[in-house]
Amino acid sequence: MLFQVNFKSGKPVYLQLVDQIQAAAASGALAPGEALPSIRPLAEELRVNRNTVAKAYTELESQGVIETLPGKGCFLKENHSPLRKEIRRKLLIEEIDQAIVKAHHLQVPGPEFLKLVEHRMEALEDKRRANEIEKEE
Amino acid sequence: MLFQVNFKSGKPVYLQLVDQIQAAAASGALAPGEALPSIRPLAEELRVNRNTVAKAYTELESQGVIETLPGKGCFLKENHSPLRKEIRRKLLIEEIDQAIVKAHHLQVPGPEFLKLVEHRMEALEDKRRANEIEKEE
DNA sequence: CTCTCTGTCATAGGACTGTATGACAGTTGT
DNA sequence: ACAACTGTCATACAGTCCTATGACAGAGAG
Repeated sequence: MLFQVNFKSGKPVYLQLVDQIQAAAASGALAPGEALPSIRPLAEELRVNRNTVAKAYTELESQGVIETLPGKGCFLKENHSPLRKEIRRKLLIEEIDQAIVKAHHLQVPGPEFLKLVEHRMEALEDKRRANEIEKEE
Repeated sequence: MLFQVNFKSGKPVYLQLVDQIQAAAASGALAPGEALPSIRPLAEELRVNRNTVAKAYTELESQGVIETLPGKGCFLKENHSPLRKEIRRKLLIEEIDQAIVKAHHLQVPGPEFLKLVEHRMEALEDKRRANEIEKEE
């Protein structure tokens, strides 16, 4: 498992970790029941404070993604699989609702909003592909 | 023109004002060239500091929504109408992109994302209607 | 000019947030 | 029991954000 953080991104380091671990859990790169890297070694490897990693793990536990046994370590929740989809939905719905509320405030009609969403999905997908190609060079 | 702020909402007061004025401008409740309430009286009416209103106006000016003439007052930009739609798009796209990026991080496939968006639009619309009815009682 | 209106800037207080340090408690293997 | 590992908590420091206060400068009416 390889994580990495970016200090200059403006986004808090502990949240970067949360995102990456969420993604790893969602994609199956981390198996249910599997142990996560323990706090101190991971912190050292990332050149980050122990408590920064600890905060990320705390956040993940409150989200029900991992389970932490003091003295033993942190593990991906066993029965995480059936909940996984629901958790992703919940996280995503928060973002989606924000966008819809904004559209309402700006008096953008529903159909136009939907069209805009589809348009941006294509645009971002193209951008992502361009980045992939760039990486290969 | 009636604005109102909520101190307990967690959202900064000056941003609440920005949203409300953006909405008023987008809906045409504020006509192009029309003067906005001047800072001090509005601040007094809202029981808010002068500089809080000033900060909202500064933000709106940097977004190109209003024009401020020191010593005279603040006005909705004259040639704002043709740009209005573009500005709304830009503001909305920021929110939409965040949601799409989140979906990608959570490995939610495009079609499912779109379905979720449609579902939430209905849900929020229902909620809005319920609030309307509640208000009428 | 003077008075009063307009917005602006410098500054500071208070709250919150992200990170860092040290001492602590539970678990495991020797 | 001891040592080496695990996560946890209290605390503190720094930076940022929002708001507040006071002094300032331009515009227009008298």
